[in-house]
Amino acid sequence: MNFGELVRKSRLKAQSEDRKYSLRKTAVRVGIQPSYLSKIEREELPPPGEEVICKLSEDLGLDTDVMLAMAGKVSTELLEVIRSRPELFAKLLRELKSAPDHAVLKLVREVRDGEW
Amino acid sequence: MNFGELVRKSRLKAQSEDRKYSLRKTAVRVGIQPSYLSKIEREELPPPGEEVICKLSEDLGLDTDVMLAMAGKVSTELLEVIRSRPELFAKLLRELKSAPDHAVLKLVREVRDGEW
DNA sequence: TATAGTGTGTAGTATATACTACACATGAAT
DNA sequence: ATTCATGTGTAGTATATACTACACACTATA
Repeated sequence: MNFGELVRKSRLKAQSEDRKYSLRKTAVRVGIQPSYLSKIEREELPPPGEEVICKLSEDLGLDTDVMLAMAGKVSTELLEVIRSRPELFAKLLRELKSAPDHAVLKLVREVRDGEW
Repeated sequence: MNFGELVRKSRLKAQSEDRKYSLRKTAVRVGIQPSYLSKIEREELPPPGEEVICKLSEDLGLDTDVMLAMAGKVSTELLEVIRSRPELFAKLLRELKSAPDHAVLKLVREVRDGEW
């Protein structure tokens, strides 16, 4: 499943229950031209920029980080986190690159329970 | 200290001990025009692309991740890590955003000692 | 049967990114 | 005194990114 397909699929599903999810109305809410959204959904054009992806995924109730990833991007907010302490986070991410999901999740929980 | 200044400072220091670190020779090794490196060092132009930053930081013995960060970038290798599991790493990074260095380092060590 | 709404086709534009090619002036080396 | 190497100035180019504006044909609605 690519970016455009996922947007179309999600939007059509939403549209089947609420007319406000027509391509045109969705495009207007998101702040882009309908023709542009049309082309995005049919992969005639590459995914849009970060801001549009954010609005779109929020509008359709999709995970923004996942949508950005499907578009080949990473949120500038997360980039900022890395750039603020590049050595530290570069090291961590490289270590975690091949760690299984549950191991990473364990860390997330550990940090959440604030042990410092 | 900005990107250009750091490059110049490091290069001049190296040059004082080895003539091969002249602006021209360094530029040739890195594969760019001397005039371009000159402009980068004097911040007349913004930092170069990732590939040039990598070659440059290796040539000058600087940390690539730090150099990329100073250039407002993050290595595509690390981006790939995040994009491969966006929900997971987004969560982790947001949790760690305001964690102190030693707490993050503790995690790095923990992971390095492979506990999964 | 108007008209309102739907998705799509065509033909662009604006801005940023990442550089190149070559000439020039100054100082160091031979 | 000449050549050689140094850093810099000028004037561009190529490519990618992120869209807009408007017209068209078809479908559903009133």
